[in-house]
Amino acid sequence: MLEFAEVQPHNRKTFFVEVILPLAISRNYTYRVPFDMNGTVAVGKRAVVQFGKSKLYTAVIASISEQAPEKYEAKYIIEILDDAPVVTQKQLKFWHWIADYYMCNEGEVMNAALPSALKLASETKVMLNREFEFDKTQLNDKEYLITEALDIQPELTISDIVKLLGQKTVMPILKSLFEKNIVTISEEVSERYKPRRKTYITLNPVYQNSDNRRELFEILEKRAPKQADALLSYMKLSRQQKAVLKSDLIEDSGAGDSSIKSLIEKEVFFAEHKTVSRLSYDEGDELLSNFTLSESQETALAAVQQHFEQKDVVLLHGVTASGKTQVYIRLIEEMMAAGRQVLYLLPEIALTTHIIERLRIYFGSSIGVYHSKFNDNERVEVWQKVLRNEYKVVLGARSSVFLPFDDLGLIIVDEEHETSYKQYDPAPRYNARDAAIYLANMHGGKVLLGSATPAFETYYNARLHKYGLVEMTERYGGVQLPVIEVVSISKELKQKTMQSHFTGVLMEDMRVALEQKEQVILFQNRRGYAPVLMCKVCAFTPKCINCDVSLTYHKHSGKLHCHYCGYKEDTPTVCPACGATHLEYKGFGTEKVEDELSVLMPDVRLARMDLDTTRSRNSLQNILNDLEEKKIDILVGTQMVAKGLDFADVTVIGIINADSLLKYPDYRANERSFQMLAQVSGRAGRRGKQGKVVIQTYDPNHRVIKQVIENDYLDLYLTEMEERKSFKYPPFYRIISIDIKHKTPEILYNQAEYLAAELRKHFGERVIGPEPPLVNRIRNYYIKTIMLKFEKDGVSVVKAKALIRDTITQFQTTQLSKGSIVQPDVDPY
DNA sequence: AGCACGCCGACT
DNA sequence: GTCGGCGTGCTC
Repeated sequence: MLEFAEVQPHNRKTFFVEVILPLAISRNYTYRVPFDMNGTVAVGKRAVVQFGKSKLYTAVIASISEQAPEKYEAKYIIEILDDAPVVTQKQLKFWHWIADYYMCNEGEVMNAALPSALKLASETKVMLNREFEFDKTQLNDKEYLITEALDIQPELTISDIVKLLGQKTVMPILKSLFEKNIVTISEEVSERYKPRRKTYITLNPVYQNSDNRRELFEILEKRAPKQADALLSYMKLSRQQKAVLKSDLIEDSGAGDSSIKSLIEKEVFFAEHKTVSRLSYDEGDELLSNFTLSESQETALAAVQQHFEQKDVVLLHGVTASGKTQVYIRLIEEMMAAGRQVLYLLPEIALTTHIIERLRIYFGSSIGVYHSKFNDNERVEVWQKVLRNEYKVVLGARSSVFLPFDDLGLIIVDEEHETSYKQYDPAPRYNARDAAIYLANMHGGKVLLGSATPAFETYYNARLHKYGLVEMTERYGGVQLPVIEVVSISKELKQKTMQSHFTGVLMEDMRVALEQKEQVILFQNRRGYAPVLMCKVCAFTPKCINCDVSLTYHKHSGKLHCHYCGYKEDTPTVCPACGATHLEYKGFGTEKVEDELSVLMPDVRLARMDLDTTRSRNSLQNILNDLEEKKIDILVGTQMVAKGLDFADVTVIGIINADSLLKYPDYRANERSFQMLAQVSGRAGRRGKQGKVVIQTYDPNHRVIKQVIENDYLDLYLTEMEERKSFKYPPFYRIISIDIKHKTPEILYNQAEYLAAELRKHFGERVIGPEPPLVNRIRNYYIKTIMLKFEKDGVSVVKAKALIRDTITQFQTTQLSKGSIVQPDVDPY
C-alpha cells in the first residue's frame, strides 16, 4: 500500500484508489486515477467520484494501489479537492476501529466525523441546448413546461424541476429531453464551505490632514449629505477602534451602501476585504492563571501524574465542587509545555456554560471549541485549525474525538458517566469515552476520566487496577455539602399540606430562599405539560399514529405531541372513543410545574429549561445568563438543570418527584438515580453558603435515597454490583443488542425469531429474546430486540462480533429478511 | 443513501 | 390502456 503515488515524468503507472463514501454501504469502492492526477493523489485527500448513475460524492481516499480490479472496470476519479490531506492516517485507522468495534460502516463513521461542509453539495444543473433548434409543438406538457422555464431562467436544478412539475420522478422526463438533444445536464459540485469575508474601510491618508478633510466635508455637506454623515461616523468609529467595518459604518451613520460606494469611488475611502474567523474570542485578557491549588488538589494532581507513569487511564473520582477543573488545567498546561495536544471532552450541555470562558482565560487563542450547536462553517474552521496544529487544546462534545489531531498527549473526559457520550441515532453508535481510550492509545497519550459519580464500568476497572484511581473527598474552599431533606408525598397528602405538586416543606424552603433574594432550581424529569390525557369514562388515551406511545399534552402549543417522531395533533375536547367530555390530565411535566407555580407564586420570575425551550442556538445561553444576572428566581427544568450549572445564589433545589427516576425499568435505574440526585444536589450552595436539597417521594425509605443522603457511592456500588453479577449485566458481562425493525408486526415476529435462532446456533444461552422494547413501534416500524451477553473471560468479543456480522449478513440474503432493518448496538445504554 | 427498474391499482 | 405508487437491488 502506498501513501503517495510516486511520480516521475516517465512514470506512466496506473493507480487505483479505494475510497470511503459518505453512505451507509458495507464496503469501500475502487476508482481509477487519471494519469494527470498521479502526482496529486494521496491518502486522506478528498476525491469527487461518480457513484451510481448520476450522483457525485465526496469520497475520502483510504488507500492507493497499482492493482487493477479484476471483476469490473473501475471508473475514473473526477477531481481531487485538496492540496494536502484533510483526514490523517491516524484518523482513518480510528474510523476503521469505530466501524469494527461498533459494527457499522466506515461511511457512517465518515458521516459522523467529517463536518458536512467538507462533503460536497451535488447539484445537478439542467440547461437548454443552445446549438439545437427544436419544435416546441412536438413536446408533451411537462417537457414544454420545462423548456418554458428554461427560457426565463437559464439554469434549473433537479429540485427546481421537482417543484415546477409537482412530482418526484422527473428523471425520465429529463432523460427524454436529454436524448432529444434539447437540454444539457451537468453535474456540478460546489464547495460548500465559504470563508466569512468582511469589508474594512480605511480613510485615504490625504484626508488625515484636517484641513483637507474640512474642505472635503464642506463639499460633501452641500452635495451629498449622507456621505458627509458617513465621513463623520468614520472619524468617530476610528477613534474608538483600530479597524472600521463597513457594516458598522453603515449602521452608525445611517448612510446607505451606495453612499459608501461613491466615497470609495472618489477614493476618499479605501475598502479592504478580509477573511475573518467566525470563531470569536476575546484576546488580550490578561492571563489569570495564577491560581493556587489547594492541598487536596495538589495531592490529587501528584497522584494522577504518578499513575500515568504506569497506567494509560486514570479515574479522578472527586465529589462535586472538589475542584477537578483546576487539576485538569494544570495537566493541560503541562501537556502544552511538552508541545503535545489535549482534548478536553465535556457533555454537550456543559459546553455552553462558563467553563469555556474560564479556560479561554487560561489558554487564550490556542484553545478551540467544538460542539453540535456550531454551524458547518464554524466546524470546518475548527477542523482546519486542529489540522494545522493551531489549536493545542480542544474543548468539545462527543464528536470532537473525530478532529484531526496529530499528537494527542492527553484526553480528559469530564463527567465520564454521562450517557450523552454515547450516540444512538444514527450509527455509528459509539461511546466517546471508550473511543477516547482507543484514540489516546493510538497517539501514545493518556486518558483522565473525571466524575463525582463514576459509571460502574469505570469504577470496576479502577478497582481492578486496570485504571489508576485517585479520590478527592473534600469540596474546594471547604464548601459544605447541602442538607438533604426527604419529604414523603403520601404523608403530606394525608395531612393535606400539599399545594398541587409541592409539599409544604418545599414551599416553605422556597419562600425563605426567595425572601433572602436567593434562587431555586426545581427538577422534574419529564418535559411537556401532562404525559397522558385520559378519558374519565372509558380510560381512552390518545396515542401517536406512528409510534407506540401515548401523546403528551403541551400547553404552550395546545396540542398533543409525540416525543419520538414529532407528530402533533389537536387536543380533543370530547373523548374520540366514547364521546364523553370528561378528559383528565394524568401525570405532569416541566411545563405543568411551571404553570402551577405561577399560580401559587404569582410574583416570582419563573423560567423553564428543557428540550423545548433550548432548541435554538442561543436559547440555553440566554436562560443561563438570565439566571446568573438574577433575572430568574425559580428555574424549572429536566436533566439539563443538573449539568454544568454553577450559580452561587442557588440555595434550594427541589426534586419534584424522585420516584419517576427510581421506578425506571432498567438495570441501571439505581445507578442513574444516584448520579442524577447527587449531580442535582451538587448544584446547591456552592460558594459560601450551605445549600438545601428537597427530595419529594412516595418512598422515603428507598435504599438509593438513603445512599444519596449519606453520599455513599461505594455502598451503592457494592450493593448494585451483586445484582449485576447475578443477573449477568455489565461490567461483568458485555452486551451487544440487535434491534430489528419492520412495518408489519407478523413479519417482524418471524424475522426476529429466525435471526435469534441463527444466533443461538453460535452463542446458545448467551442470546436473549427477541423481546419487544419499551416502545415497540417508532415511526411506523415495529421493533424487536435481541440481546447478547458475553462473559468477560474466555470469549473473544472480536470473534463474536465477526460471527454476529456473518449471521446478520446471511440473514439478509434470505427471502425472509425483506423489508427489515437490522441495527446492532455495541455496549448499549 | 439515491436512483432505476419492475410489478400492481385508479385514472384520462 | 397509462400514470405513478412503492418494493427491491445495485452502485467501483
